[in-house]
Amino acid sequence: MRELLAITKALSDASRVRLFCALARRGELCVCQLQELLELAPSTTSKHLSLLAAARLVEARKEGRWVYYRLATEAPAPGMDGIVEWVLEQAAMSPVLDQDKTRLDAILAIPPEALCQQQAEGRRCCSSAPATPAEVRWRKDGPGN
Amino acid sequence: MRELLAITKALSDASRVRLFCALARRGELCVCQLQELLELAPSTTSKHLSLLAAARLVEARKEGRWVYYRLATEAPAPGMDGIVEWVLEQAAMSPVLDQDKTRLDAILAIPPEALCQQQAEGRRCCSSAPATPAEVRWRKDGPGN
DNA sequence: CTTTCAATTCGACATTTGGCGAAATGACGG
DNA sequence: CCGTCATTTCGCCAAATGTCGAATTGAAAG
Repeated sequence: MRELLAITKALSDASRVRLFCALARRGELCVCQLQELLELAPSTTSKHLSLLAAARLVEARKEGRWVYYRLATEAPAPGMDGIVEWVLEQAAMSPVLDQDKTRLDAILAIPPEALCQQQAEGRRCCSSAPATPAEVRWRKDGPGN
Repeated sequence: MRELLAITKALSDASRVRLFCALARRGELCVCQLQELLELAPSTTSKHLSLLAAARLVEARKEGRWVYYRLATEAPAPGMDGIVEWVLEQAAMSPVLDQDKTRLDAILAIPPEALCQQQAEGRRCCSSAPATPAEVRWRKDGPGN
């Protein structure tokens, strides 16, 4: 019961569902990228991710100063394999989550270092400007590889 | 998204999961029986059931003064057929929900009319007394048929 | 028509939860 | 070692939620 409630509670908030879907679609993302997606304070984003991790829905991987989150490699509880599919299936019909898809493209087009810097300064880098999905050329050392 | 959150919120509370499992296992139950199961105030029980109904997880059927709840006849949202199975699978490993199984036997052994009357008087009829599962002989006119 | 009674709705209250900013953590670069 | 910087933890506040008892609803019985 504890595990079941941890999972349902984790998925009973819009922000956390958005995080979960983003990770389900893009595989692995940095906290700063997820924070930019939600347009929430870093501390809030972090708390949401902790809740998802506590429910064993996602896992964290630390690399230098950055932390990457991805979907848990094994089901959060026995018999719950299908959970990713049905959340994504519902997500497919949601305007909010659909927007997130293109929004994430915009965020991923920015070199994460620049993203963090912009966040440190004025906040909010790509509020709703779709921007060119562009080629991803930040495959050097910053978050993203 | 709205539907998804309605469903996950509905299943993110222990009392509501217990209600859901009871209905999944016994098919159709009267509010007074469910109230006795949870050992909560009638108003609280009713509110929980409304939330489950709003998420389209359960349906109500009115018969005279009594209201019966059962699992929704169709999936609460497209692509969510498996939800009953995985909640029950988790439930199978929960001490609380396992207790509820035998507790429900005790409650069903009481003629619902007597149950309501006892609730109106002193409260709480079969707190934790398992009682003999007994034959169900109240198949006359009260709730239960 | 009035009473009775299961269920629901309403109003109040305590707890939980989502949100933020500030401070702490911990890794890297000088 | 010391500063920088991404992330987390810690207080704090506002909003949402679970719970109850009291009042309301609506169907059956007198």
